[in-house]
Amino acid sequence: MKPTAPLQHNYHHGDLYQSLLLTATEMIAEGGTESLSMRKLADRVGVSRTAPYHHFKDKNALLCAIAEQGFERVETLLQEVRTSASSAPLATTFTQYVHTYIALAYQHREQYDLMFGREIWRNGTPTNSLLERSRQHFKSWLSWIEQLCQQNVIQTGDSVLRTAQVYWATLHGLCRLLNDGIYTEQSQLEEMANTAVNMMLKHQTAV
Amino acid sequence: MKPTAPLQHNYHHGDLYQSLLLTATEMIAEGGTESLSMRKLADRVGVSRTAPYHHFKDKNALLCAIAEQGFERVETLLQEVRTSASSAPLATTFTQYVHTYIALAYQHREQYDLMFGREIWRNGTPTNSLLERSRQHFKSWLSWIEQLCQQNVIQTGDSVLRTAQVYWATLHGLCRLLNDGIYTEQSQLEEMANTAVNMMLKHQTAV
DNA sequence: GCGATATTTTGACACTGTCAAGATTGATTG
DNA sequence: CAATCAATCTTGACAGTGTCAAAATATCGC
Repeated sequence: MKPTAPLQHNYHHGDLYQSLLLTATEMIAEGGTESLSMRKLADRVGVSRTAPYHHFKDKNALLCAIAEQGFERVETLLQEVRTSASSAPLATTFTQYVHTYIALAYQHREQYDLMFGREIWRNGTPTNSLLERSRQHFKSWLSWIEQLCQQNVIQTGDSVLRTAQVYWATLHGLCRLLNDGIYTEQSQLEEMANTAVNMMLKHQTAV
Repeated sequence: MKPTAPLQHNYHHGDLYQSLLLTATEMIAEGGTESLSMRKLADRVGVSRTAPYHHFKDKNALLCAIAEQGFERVETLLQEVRTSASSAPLATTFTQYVHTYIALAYQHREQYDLMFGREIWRNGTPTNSLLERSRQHFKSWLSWIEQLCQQNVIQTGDSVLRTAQVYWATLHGLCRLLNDGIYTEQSQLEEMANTAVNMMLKHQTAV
């Protein structure tokens, strides 16, 4: 049986799982994935080196759990934007989402890197749980793009799937450039986001 | 004085610098940056652990050198495409470049990751030489986009700079998704590239 | 209280990047 | 040609990493 009462302190440390997840996220936010070592993490939480291995099979598994929380956040954002601003024109809502998405990716850049970086997806192996959640999020995105196409906010001769992929690639590309410190200027961010939106919502410029 | 005759074998090994660069590139192509360790590299070349440190200050310096060669390749590609196909319509040339760029990024994916990855630009520090070459390449790209805008192949209400940045971000985003194994299907590649081009060359679809 | 089970610890191993000091080699100069 | 000097390479060492095996400890069901 899994731990059924995670609130009260159980066993020695008292919900070590959550502690690990939390401080690991902190450490990543501070200095990136590379500055997170299992040993330092254990140290900081106050347990011995190998204690974490009873809650996470791997360092990989730990990273996947953190990435997963990132996907949860983005998914929440998408749902909120989509539902809350139901009165505003769809194009405006879309624009707002793009800006928020990029801002969020920048705000939690290290976690963002983890979500889409090679550390998990190429070197490591994504957890089933992570796989599922990321796929689910892309489905949400796809469904939104589909709606925007149907309502002619997006006009494209290509399939909805390809459009969704390329649009998200654009968004992701911008975030990467920013996060990887290639376009270091954060001041240019807003303008770049707008340019991207203009490129996507063609008919907006054609009116 | 710097070594003046790099062709003939000098000192013990005989052009260890080139040997290191070459086999390091090989090793990266095989298993990524992570599979390249200074010690294994030295082993494979046939020298002792610390021998490479007389030719590259750091592991970082070595990686920068490899990344730099990648930029050389991409720069060459751009120049070639731009000059060789001077008779064809500009839009066609651009489309061709996009496809070739993505194919190249996929073919040398590990090196591509190095060129734009956090390993150098965030964790490490780019060599001055690398900095210069990468900037120079972006200037080439910018100049091309400028030309395409002037000749109305690209129609945008935004500044040329922003357009160049966002367009390249799109390209880069696609490459990342591919290389990071997020859109694993390589078969979708051609279609996605076309969709991206359609998005960029708006007036093509408006005819 | 007892035994089973979950949790944590200690010890160990193979690996990593890289610094310091010494050994070797090649080129240069007298 | 011999001696000097600098470039090049090697060996030894250190702190750090992820993680496995075995031993120690705590908690829970009975």
